[in-house]
Amino acid sequence: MALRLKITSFSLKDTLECGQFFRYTKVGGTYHVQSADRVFLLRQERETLFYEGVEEDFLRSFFRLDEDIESMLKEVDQDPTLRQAMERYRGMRLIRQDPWECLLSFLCSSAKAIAHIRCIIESLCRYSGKKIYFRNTLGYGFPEPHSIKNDLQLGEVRAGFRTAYLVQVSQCVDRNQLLHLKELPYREARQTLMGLSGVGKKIADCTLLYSLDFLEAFPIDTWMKRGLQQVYFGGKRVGEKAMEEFVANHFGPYAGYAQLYLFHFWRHHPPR
DNA sequence: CGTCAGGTAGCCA
DNA sequence: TGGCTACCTGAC
Repeated sequence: MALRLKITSFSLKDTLECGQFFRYTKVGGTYHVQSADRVFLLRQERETLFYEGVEEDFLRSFFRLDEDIESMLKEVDQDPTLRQAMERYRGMRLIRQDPWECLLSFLCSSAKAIAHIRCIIESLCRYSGKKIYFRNTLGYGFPEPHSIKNDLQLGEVRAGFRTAYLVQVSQCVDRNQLLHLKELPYREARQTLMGLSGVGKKIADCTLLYSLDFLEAFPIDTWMKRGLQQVYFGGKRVGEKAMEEFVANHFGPYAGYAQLYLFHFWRHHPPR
């Protein structure tokens, strides 16, 4: 890989592997990454990112390199648990994913372990995505809405009850509509996504945070629920509403970054 | 074999 | 709002 980029405060490993993104495989020290219809290679050595098959501008946007992450993290680092997580995974960044791929990926995620989510997404791409040749390997693009036609066709994907969600969402969403959500206030964008079949708060927030630049979105899944309850509520059961209010007040406009770090942290160091 | 996994929809108090 | 359950599938 001849092309390189100097990056300070960046961890490729944590950024790709923290669960916000699914389409990568690690071969030796190199990550084979697929996003929308791109296939490219990445490798990091200290503060240098080596890359191939993709332009620098794309990487700047994808990894949000022009964003001053240090100063955003300062906003939330009064919190001791969060500070610990940020030290442990320094350089982990939010990825700005393709909105369509992001929405459908998380639509596949309900009640599944990460390994199997990746499995489903991979077969979805293999089955309905276009072939992309890169060097001497074959990759797949993420299928466009019109390529995802019906349950029957998706049988191979083995997505279970999620199949109906994939089909219905594919029939009533187009890419421009998704991008348009960026113009709306957070609450409205979230409500709009939640109008889609199979999309509740969690998946809506994942889509808003990981692909549509809503940094105040804070996806709450079972890990987060457990962690928040344990650390901030003394282990007592908390209502959904109380938890959401706490999160908004406590973590503020960059709550999404806090979520990224806390989720990764609690996955590896489960509370309780 | 039973249970459970990064959720959601539908139904009920 | 809060609490419950079924839902496909694959892995322990």
